Amino acid sequence: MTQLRPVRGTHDLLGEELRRHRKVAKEAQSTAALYGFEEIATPIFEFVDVFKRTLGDVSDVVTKEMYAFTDRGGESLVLRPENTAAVVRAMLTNGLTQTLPQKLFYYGPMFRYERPQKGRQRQFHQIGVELIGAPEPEADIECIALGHHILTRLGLGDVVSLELNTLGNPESRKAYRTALVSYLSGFKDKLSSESLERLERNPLRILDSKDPEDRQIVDGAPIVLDYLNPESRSFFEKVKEGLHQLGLPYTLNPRLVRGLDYYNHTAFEFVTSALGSQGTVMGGGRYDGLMRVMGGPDIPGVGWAAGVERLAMLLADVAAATRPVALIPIGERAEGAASVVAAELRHAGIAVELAYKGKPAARLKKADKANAGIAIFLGDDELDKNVARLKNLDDGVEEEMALSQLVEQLLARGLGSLDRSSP
RNA sequence: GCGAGCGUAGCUCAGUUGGUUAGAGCGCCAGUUUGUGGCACUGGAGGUCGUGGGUUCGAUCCCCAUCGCUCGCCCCA
Repeated sequence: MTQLRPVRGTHDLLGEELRRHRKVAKEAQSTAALYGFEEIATPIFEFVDVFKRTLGDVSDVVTKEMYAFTDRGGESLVLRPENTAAVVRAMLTNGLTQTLPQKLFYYGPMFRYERPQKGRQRQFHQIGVELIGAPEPEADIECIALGHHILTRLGLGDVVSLELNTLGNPESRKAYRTALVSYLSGFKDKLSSESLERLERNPLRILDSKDPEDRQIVDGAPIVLDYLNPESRSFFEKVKEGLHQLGLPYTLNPRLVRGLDYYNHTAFEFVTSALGSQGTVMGGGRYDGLMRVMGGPDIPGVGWAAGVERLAMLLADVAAATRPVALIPIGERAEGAASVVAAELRHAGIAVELAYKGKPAARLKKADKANAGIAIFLGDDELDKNVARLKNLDDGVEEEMALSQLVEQLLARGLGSLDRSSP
């Protein structure tokens, strides 16, 4: 019994939940394609350095959340905690830096060793995009627009809102950091213990502390916007203007920061209040410094990642894919004939539910449970005449149909067809 | 790593102020005579009452421990 449970923080995906999950991944992939993003699939584990070098020593993702292990060859490996670094690694590995910009979409599992709670698991899934090799603010705008487009197609346009901030270029970010630390240092006796620690490691993080007292202090803190140099300011203005032109509403949130070190300029999140304390559903920004940190050329990038489970939780139920056709043989002679007919229908692309045993009544019950739209009776009477008896399971109306007409007629009516999902 | 709540059938939950064979609804299986479902009726399967220990004549119920789940903090998608 204790052996037969999933590992903490992992879940089996099935039924309704899996359908929602799949819908998120599918809509995201096809929408991304409209923007010219092509899918890339990288391994789910990498050498530990791929993440250690990029995420920085201050990030919790590295210091305590990585699923790291040594394989039999003595290599230090890690189940990927996020995918941006892996995608960038793949670009360098495959020489994609020669053809820029690269627009890449991904979907897959990520792993972080943390305490599970609502909207947080140890194995979870992300969709994400990386637009690499474009320093222009237009790239940021396109990424955000794509994210918004996906959320809208998922029916979450009203559930989720966009928050926007900038960290400025490295020079501005540094200047702001200095100012912030100097301000916060005046409150050392009042800050929460967590924030005191962050003051050393990652002071920007204090800005989004949930501690009430921290928030009061933060309310009086200097804000990034006042420390932007002309270049950073102009970049941010262009991003905002672009969003405005596209009619994408956003809220400026000067306390919005990114956890990871290599971010600069644009930072954004799509958030919701419907998920408890894990409100961020999609987060991203610009990471111009990343490629170089990884030992590659100085190539800028921008992108985002979104939690599939979080999005799936927000989705309304997704209908089961197809209503099959139920084939019901009556009598021994019909059993054989039915499996031949079933094969014929299936090869024509029609989903067929074929019970293995039971009286007609029992098989009809099974047909109901399989959500069949129509039942096809095949008995001696019918076989003698080369016909089948069709029964519409919604209104009970029956009709006789020549066996030779079956495929054509079912297709014409869209019955059992996989490409037509019923409501 | 820290804090809080919760663990009784596949699911949602009753229950005993400690006392014979632990219940309901839903779901599942079968039947209600000959080749027709959804409804109804009847019957059935399914529980070491999370696990281990303690108190007691007796524990699912009280106590302790442990494991697990959930939610929150940290952090993040």
